[in-house]
This record gives sequence, C-alpha cells and structure tokens, in this order.
Amino acid sequence: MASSRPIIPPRIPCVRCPLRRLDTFRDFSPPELDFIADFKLGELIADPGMSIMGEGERHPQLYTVLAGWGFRYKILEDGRRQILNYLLPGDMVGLQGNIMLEMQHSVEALTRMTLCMFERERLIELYQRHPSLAYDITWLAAREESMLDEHLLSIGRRSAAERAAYLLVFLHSRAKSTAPVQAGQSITLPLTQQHVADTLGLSLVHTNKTLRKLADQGLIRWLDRGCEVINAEGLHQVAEWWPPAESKRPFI
Amino acid sequence: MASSRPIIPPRIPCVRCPLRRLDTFRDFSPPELDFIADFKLGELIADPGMSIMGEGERHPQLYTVLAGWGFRYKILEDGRRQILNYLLPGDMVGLQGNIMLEMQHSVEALTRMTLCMFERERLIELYQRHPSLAYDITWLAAREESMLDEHLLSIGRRSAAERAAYLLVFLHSRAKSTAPVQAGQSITLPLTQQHVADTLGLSLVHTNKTLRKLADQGLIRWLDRGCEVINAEGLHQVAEWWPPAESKRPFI
DNA sequence: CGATGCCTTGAATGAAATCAAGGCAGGTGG
DNA sequence: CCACCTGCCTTGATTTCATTCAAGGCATCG
Repeated sequence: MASSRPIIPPRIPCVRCPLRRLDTFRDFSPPELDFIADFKLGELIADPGMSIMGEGERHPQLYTVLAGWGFRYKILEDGRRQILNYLLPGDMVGLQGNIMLEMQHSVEALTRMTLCMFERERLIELYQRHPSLAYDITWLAAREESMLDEHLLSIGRRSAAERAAYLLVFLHSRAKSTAPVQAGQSITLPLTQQHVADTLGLSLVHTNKTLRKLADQGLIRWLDRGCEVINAEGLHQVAEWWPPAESKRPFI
Repeated sequence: MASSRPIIPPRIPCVRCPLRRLDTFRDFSPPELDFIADFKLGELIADPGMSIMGEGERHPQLYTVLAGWGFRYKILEDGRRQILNYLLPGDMVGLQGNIMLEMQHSVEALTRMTLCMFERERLIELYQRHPSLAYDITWLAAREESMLDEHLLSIGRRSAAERAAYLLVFLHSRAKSTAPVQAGQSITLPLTQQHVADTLGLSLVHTNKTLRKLADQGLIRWLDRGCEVINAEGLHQVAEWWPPAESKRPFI
C-alpha cells in the first residue's frame, strides 16, 4: 500500500534541510547529520485529504514532516471522528508503529505535504550510536504528550468559545514558529470548520456559531478553507492559555 | 520542598523488585539491572491526597511508581480540574520535567504510594551507556501518548455512559496487569466519583447518575471510595473499546 | 454529638446536538 | 454560456443532554 503512494528518492539533502535554517530548531553535529542523511530513505509527497497511515495498519516506516500540515485522528465504528493533534514541519510521524504492533490512529494530509522517510529497522542503531538523537526522540515524544495534556484539559473543561480560541491560537503559535519567515504577512491556518469541530469535540453547527462569535469580536477572520488570526493576544485571553516557554527544539 | 516529604533510602533493592516478578514486565539484563540499582537514589512514600509534583515547579527527580495509584491533572485558574491519566505500578513520573523547564501538570497520590526516585542528571548517562533502556523510556512515552489519544477520543466523542464505561474498564484492565496475583479476588478501583467526573469532563451530579445506570445494569458496583467491576465484558461493549494487544512491557 | 466526606436524588436551567434550509463560490458537462 | 453539482459556510427552530441548584442520607472520626 505504501508503494502505491508517490515515494521518491531524497531530493532535499539533509545538509540543506530547510528546517535547520529556522532558529526554532537545534543544529546537528556533523556526525549526527551524517547519520541522519544515511538514515533517510526517501521522501513521500501527500496531497490534501490523502491518508498517510491508517489505524490498525503495520507500518515499516517512520516519517518527519518536512513541509505542509497534516493531522492524526481516531474514529469510532459509527463514524464519530476525533482529531488528536496536528502535524507541522519538524514533527515525527509513526513512532507509535515501532512500539505497538499496529498503528492506533490514522494520519491524513491537510495540505500538500512532504515527509522524510526513515527505515524503522535502523532506529535501534540510532539509539546505539547516537544517544543524543535518541534523547531527542524522547524529547519529541514528551512534547507531544504535553500537547495532548493541554488538549484534554481543553476538551474536558473549557467552554466551546474557550476551546475554539485555544485551538486557533495554539495552531497559530505553532505555525508561526515553523513557517518560513514572511515579512509581516499573516498566517492562514489551512482548516475547515469540520476539522475544528472534530478537534474540539463539538458539532459542526455549534462550531460554526462559536467561530462566528469569535469573528464578530474581531479576533479571527474565517476564509474559505482557512482561518486568519487577527488578534492573537485576545485569543490567548479568552482561552486562558499561553504557549510554554520553549528553547530550541530538536528534530530528526 | 521535596525534602519536606518522607524520602527514605532504598529499602527495596532492585534485584528483588516486586514488579519484575510479574509477567507483565520485561526482564533486565544483569548490566542493566546494575545500572538501575545504582541510578536509584531512594524511595518516596506518599499518602492519599498528597501532592507529588505541582504544575510550574522545577523537579530535579524522576520517579517510577513501585506501588499504589496516583493521577496526573491540570487545573484552570477558576478551579476547573481535568485528570489526564492515572499512574499505576511501573509508570514513570516526571519525565516531562527533563524536557520542559517546568512541570506542565500536577501529580497527586490516590492511595498510599511508593515511588523509586532517580537522579535526573544521570538520565543522559543512561542514554549513553544503555541504549536498550533509553529505548524503553521512549517506549513508555509512546505508550502514554497512545493512552492519551484514547482518552481524547473518549472525552471528545463518546457519550457520558460510554465514557464512564471506557474509563472503568480501562482502569480495570490496567489494574489487572499490575496487581499482585490474588486468587479470583475482585479488584477495586480506588476512586471517588469526583475523580471520575474530573476525568470524564462531566459534572459530579451527572457522573453520579451515569454510574448509577451502569450499576443498575449490573456492570459495576460502587462502594465507598471505590468501584468494583462486575462485568468487564459488558463495559467493553458499552464503551466499544478493547485494550490493545501488548507484549511484555518495559519499565525503569 | 457535631463535623466532614462521599454518595444520591429531584427540579430548574442552560449549553450543545440535531433537524432543516439556504447561500455562495468553483468546477463540470451539456 | 448556462444548468447543475459539490463542498463549505451560515442561520433559525426544536430537542436532548448535561449543568447547576438544592437537599438529604449515611457512614466515619475526633
């Protein structure tokens, strides 16, 4: 099944990885970089809406998002869907496949994505030869966990408006730190209201009404298939949430 | 602050660790065991209701639950509380403190707990000298992540009754795999309905009514400060959830 | 014997889901 | 070029589910 997808040999050499240029991410030492470059099998291009991994599947690969947005989700038998988190450049995808036999969630592309593909088999080698990179993987897992904690608090205890404000300003701040620096240009979150609804645990209709209120307050502007954050500070205050202080992030 | 708590030198040597005897957990190689034994600083005893870590604190230690139950939670300014997950024997506590500067959640004891205390500083050493243990830590982090994913699906998309059934059977199955083998004796989950409410994102009153219905269906029995699962299979069906197949688990 | 902690229940209120339409832009095919 | 989809957003009316309010019960403990 993976073979039916457009997998191509590495086009973007790790030495010239565009993510390394951003100062959100930490630098590799030369031996680390060599290892990673060798570890990389190729690239996967995914178009919007394309399924990258499916719950219950076994996946021999491990990915890192190089460009574009995606999301992880689970569905119940009757179709109720919960989006668990979003995938942005620098995020790892499919680590769970190494630990559990089967994937416990699905992954879908939101925009056109480029993913770096790694050989799962060689993960052990990474742990043996590069403890610092192993530690980075743990770091990434712990960071994912802390995002999920915050989402749980949000869905469990925040009101609809607070939840929506939280989600949008959360994504906004993540987008800001991974977007190629564009002079003053505003960032658009590439979502539909259905995605928002499925993330917040609300119905589409109620999500729409809630977003309308935020828009009426001048906090956001909703475009076709996208959301523009106009007043991030206002959203922070509605949500009662501020992003945790973060030093330079690792990525693989 | 940690010094005001009853920290005692190791009483239970790792060689005779009671968890290693359970066949839920994997065995250590002799060198691994030596390292862990040396890594262990002491034990922490926590009584029910005692705070083990607080959000915003910096924690120099890392723990593993040796006995007893606890939980991780977050609170909003106005007091709304969300329980994120429960801590059972074999679970790691405080890894996040290594990655983020400050803890992003709090930890409290539910029953009397014994925790093994490790020196955070030496975690890097563990990564350098024992890649297999490093991998185990990643394994534990990924497992925690997959539990949080399931909780998110539950709170976001399941009905009150489904959620309650899920939580109880989830805890029941976790308890079963870590409890010292007691011949046919039933397991009691050491919770109050307030804990259940704060885990499910429901009010106490509505939680009570929901649990009542499950009890009326003969699925559970509610005791004072505890819940007895009578019909696990029934709960699985209400929740539409079964525990993922799991091979022997690592622990540190 | 009065507190306190935990569970229980009924009644009133409120938030969110569901039901039901409709609008509007972009794309396609006759 | 127009007719007709289709996907995404919007709005009002109704119903369902969950919260809040209010009280009481019943053990345990000092």
